[in-house]
Amino acid sequence: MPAPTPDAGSPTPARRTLRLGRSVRIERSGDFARLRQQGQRMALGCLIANWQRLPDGAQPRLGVVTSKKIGGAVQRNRARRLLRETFRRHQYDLAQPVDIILVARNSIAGRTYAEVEKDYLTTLRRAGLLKPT
RNA sequence: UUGGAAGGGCGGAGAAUCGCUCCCGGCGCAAGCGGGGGGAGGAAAGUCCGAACACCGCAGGGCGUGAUGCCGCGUAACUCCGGUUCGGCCGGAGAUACACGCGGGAGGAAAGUUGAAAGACGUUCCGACGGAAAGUGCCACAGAAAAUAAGACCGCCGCCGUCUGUUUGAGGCGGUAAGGGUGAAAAGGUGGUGUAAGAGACCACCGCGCGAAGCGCAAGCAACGCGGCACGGAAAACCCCAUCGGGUGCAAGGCCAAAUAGGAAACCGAGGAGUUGUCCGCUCCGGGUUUCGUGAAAGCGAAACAGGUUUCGGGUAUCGGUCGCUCAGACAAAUGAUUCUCUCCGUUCGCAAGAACGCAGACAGAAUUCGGCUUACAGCCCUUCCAAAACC
RNA sequence: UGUCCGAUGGUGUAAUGGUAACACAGAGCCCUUUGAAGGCUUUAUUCAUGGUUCGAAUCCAUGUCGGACAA
Repeated sequence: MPAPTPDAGSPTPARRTLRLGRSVRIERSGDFARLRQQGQRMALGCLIANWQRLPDGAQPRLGVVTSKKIGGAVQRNRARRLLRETFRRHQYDLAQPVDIILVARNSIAGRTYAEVEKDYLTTLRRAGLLKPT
């Protein structure tokens, strides 16, 4: 498997599942507005990230924005699923719990999972949100 | 076999790991955990039509406005009835299509055949197709004239009459729509008789109009008879006639258990509000002040006469019967990610077997439901027809 | 998801069914010592395809693209 497994190399005491349930989603319009206006922002490659750090022990949450500029419903669904998948795979690699919003850009059309994952990890590393390995 | 046209169909399969969403059991105070099952399309799209369904203090009338307009047949969700093993089950019936599909008939176009021509005939394609003898308006430019059977520019003909040797010619008065020219269109066509020249003035054929035996369920076709010809085009101009339509669309002037509450009381006051184009009519009781009180989310609407599947039968194929199964459903919105195997297709290499490469590679993602139309689409399959080549 | 609008040169707008007009901009030429201003010329398959009509930017149908509103 070319994509590094989150558990690989870092033995965790308890086996943590890679679930991504409904409680992990940011659903309120107010949360979106707060993160977009007050959160930190970084654009790289095919995505834009807005985030706010949360206190330790909190549940990290994810919101995804795919505008009509990306394309039709097929392209937007694909972009949202890829971004959610990258967050799900790496949700335990975060150094600190955050509320994060990932905005897809036009260049995400046609990208594979590996390319999107690379952009996501680079963004997190530059933002200092990734655990040191 | 190859190519083309028309019509119809399909739109990869299997598996592993990690996930998402819905339903049903189990455990748990709860968060949740674990088990079983379901989970995008032929167009889900565009929103171009129609319908269901729901609501709007009722839908009744007038005016306005919109849609539709040849004939026949067929068809959905839906509604109703009966039975019931109560299952969203079985059987039957009805309706709406001025959505649409199929077939036919007027009409039009193209090339062809025939004919001296007008026209006729069959083929192919199109075919939004009531009324232009109810009314109003329009038909640019060109042309003499563009719609009261009008119109005399060039012509043709007759008469008068001037000049002159005579005719021609100039001029005047009349007749004439055969010819020229303009135009999309010039007021029946062709041929003849006739005439000063002409003219349906008369005749033959054709066309046209009216009637009509007969044929056809019907639209309609039409032998035959009558009429000398009347009715230019356009209603996808206004309009007239007939039929239909109340409005709003699940993001609804929709519903919503329990708790809270929607409200209750008093006074003032004589009209107010609604009916969503407007008026009449109709319906409701409202409005202001004071006092107590006066949140939002979630949920319902909303998922099944469909569909897929096992097996049987015939068929080239689409298909038909039968058995058992219940089978997408959210609301910042599930149906995904990665990997392996097989198969289809394409390219390259190879005599071939086969190998390598190409992300199973096109258009595209359900949002109340149903039917239709239109648009997009890699590749493949089936039927029919046409053309070419080879073989018998 | 539903409802509703619009499309004319590069831009902004006009146009009874009858030669697509105006302004600005662009290019070229004239004028001028040069420039500005001015003058002349040029720049359009009226979103596409069909249909009605003698004739379509206009009327009708379908599609394409763009936009607005409703939580």
